[in-house]
Amino acid sequence: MNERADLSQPSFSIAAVERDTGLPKDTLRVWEKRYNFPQPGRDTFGERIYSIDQVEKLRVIKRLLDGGHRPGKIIGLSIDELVKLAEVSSAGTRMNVAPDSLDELNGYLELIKRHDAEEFRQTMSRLALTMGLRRFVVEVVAPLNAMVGDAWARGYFEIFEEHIYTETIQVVLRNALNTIPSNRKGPRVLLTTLPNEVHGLGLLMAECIFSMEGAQCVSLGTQTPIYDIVLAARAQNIDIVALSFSVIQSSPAVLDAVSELREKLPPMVEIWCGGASTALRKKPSEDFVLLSSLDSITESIVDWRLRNKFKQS
Amino acid sequence: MNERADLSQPSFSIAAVERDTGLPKDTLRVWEKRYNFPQPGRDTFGERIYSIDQVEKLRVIKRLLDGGHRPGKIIGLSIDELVKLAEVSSAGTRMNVAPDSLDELNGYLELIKRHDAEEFRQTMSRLALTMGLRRFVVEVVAPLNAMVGDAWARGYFEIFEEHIYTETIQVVLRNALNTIPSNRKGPRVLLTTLPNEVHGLGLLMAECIFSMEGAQCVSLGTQTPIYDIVLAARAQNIDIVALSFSVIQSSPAVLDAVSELREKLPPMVEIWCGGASTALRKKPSEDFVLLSSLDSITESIVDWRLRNKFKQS
DNA sequence: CAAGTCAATTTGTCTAGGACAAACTAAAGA
DNA sequence: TCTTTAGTTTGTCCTAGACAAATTGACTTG
Repeated sequence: MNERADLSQPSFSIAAVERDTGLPKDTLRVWEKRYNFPQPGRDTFGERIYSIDQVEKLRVIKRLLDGGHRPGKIIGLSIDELVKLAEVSSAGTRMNVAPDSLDELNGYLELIKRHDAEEFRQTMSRLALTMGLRRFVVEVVAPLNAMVGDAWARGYFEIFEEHIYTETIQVVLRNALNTIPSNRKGPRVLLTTLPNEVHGLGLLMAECIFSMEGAQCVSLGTQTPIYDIVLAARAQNIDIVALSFSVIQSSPAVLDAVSELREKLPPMVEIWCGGASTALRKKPSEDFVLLSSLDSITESIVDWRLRNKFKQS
Repeated sequence: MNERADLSQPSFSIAAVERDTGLPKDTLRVWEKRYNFPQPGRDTFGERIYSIDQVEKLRVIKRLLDGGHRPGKIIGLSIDELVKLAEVSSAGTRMNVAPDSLDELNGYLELIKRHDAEEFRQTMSRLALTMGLRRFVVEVVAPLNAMVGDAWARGYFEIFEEHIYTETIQVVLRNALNTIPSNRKGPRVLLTTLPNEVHGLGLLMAECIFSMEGAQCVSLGTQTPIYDIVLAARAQNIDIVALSFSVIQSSPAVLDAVSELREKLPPMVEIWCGGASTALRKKPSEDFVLLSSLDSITESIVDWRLRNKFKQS
């Protein structure tokens, strides 16, 4: 609890670093031995104290790790080299955005950077209305998410700016969702994330698309244990379980969890997985339907309707 | 990742138990030595495997711990005794609800238990409209929260049912918030929780009350690092930082964190703390204003207005 | 009788070093 | 070019011990 006891020389306990970076204590200790980084100082009781620089470097490293890099290869690099690497790695994510709209998107981020939260909110609301919710989600929110993640990893965005972004988008999307009339005919879709996944924005985006395709959405929010997903699917008479994965996850853990879920779920219930995670894309699997982009939700729903005509009561 | 490999005999790794109960691995290991509970089995590799019963008992214990009980005193009790204790301890929370409305509230919970999520949502929306948002929040949502927490600790609610509850209330409250016109005159309030606190419903309830009192709310969502609260307060020109605490927190950690925040924040910016946490109520502190109930938000705002007339631009 | 002080006890979290399976890489073979 | 195999990397678990911070309870004082 004693991190940043002093603004001029903030320092972090190992627990604080775990909280702020997502790297478990055990990992931090073993890195120290193996790679000689981070080398924290010690307080009077012999306990590790990490500097703000170390924490920031760890954050960038964590992000690169999530993107598929390996610790041994990158941990020795300087912070500048890491940041450069992060830019290169993330370039792929933005590829599907037309270069001219990139300027526009950057303009929106500038609103946050200028701390004009109210203006940002209004701009987003207006866009959602003028573009239509679908295009807004696919062409604005999705790329903005990636850009915000980058900006944060590069130290251009503070955490609180990311929070304001997330909160604002959430308000706009939920507001839009409210305007979509519910429908008693479409497939019943359960939306959630697995227990390690805390990011809920992807889920909300998916819910928007699903709802517009006439699905009946039941959202459980984030972090539902596998067993509870099974229970919920039964209780809510669900046709499709939709899971969202951010970059954060290690491949095998994700695939394991999904196949475990597949095992416990009745065969009639389909599992659809989407999100930025690279793990999903490694091997095609029989266990689930891969939603490679937000657009593919639409296609998959059309497909589902064809396969399940009899259900359209 | 391998918890519950089999539905008939689910078992949990130590990491899974940490995730599901909130008790750190270190604590689990040291309890095993000190109190002989839990005594997990071992797999082929000598690693601990916890049974579902152990996990459920741990969950109830965690809840009692949060309520102020001490591990040494309760860890030896049977699950039934623990549950009884939980009922007694939580009785206080519900005291401020008239006995006849208790039946009504229980009726709402039954809707969830019957898995009639849609009906529950509509009932809540209707209540919010007919009672008015303020009374709805204070007289329905607040006690329901406590009851859901209890029901879960006692094993009457599954996790997914709690998720559905939380998600539904969130939708209703956010929807209601949208209808409140924003106001350029009231105090600027920053709402968030400290990094260990994941519960966001309390925050949303507070935001409803604040907004209805004409405050200008900026929500950062949950888990904002102290330093970022300071940055955000400066960037957003904030008058009041409002923090929400659920039961989960240990006393000194909370008070420490708040006084740290007090130190770093400009003196003009006030800190208001609310929530179920017992820690806040221990000692009166100069560092923050205690919001002992949702109602006291209103009083505190009136008070603030008197003290800051010049600001009412 | 309330309030403060001090010692004893309880409790969580840190330390150290070691182990090992699972994940990944790269070289050899089909 | 694809699969198999051996080698390396990496995260997470293990034991055992230490100790500060938090709490309790007995004692003293106003």
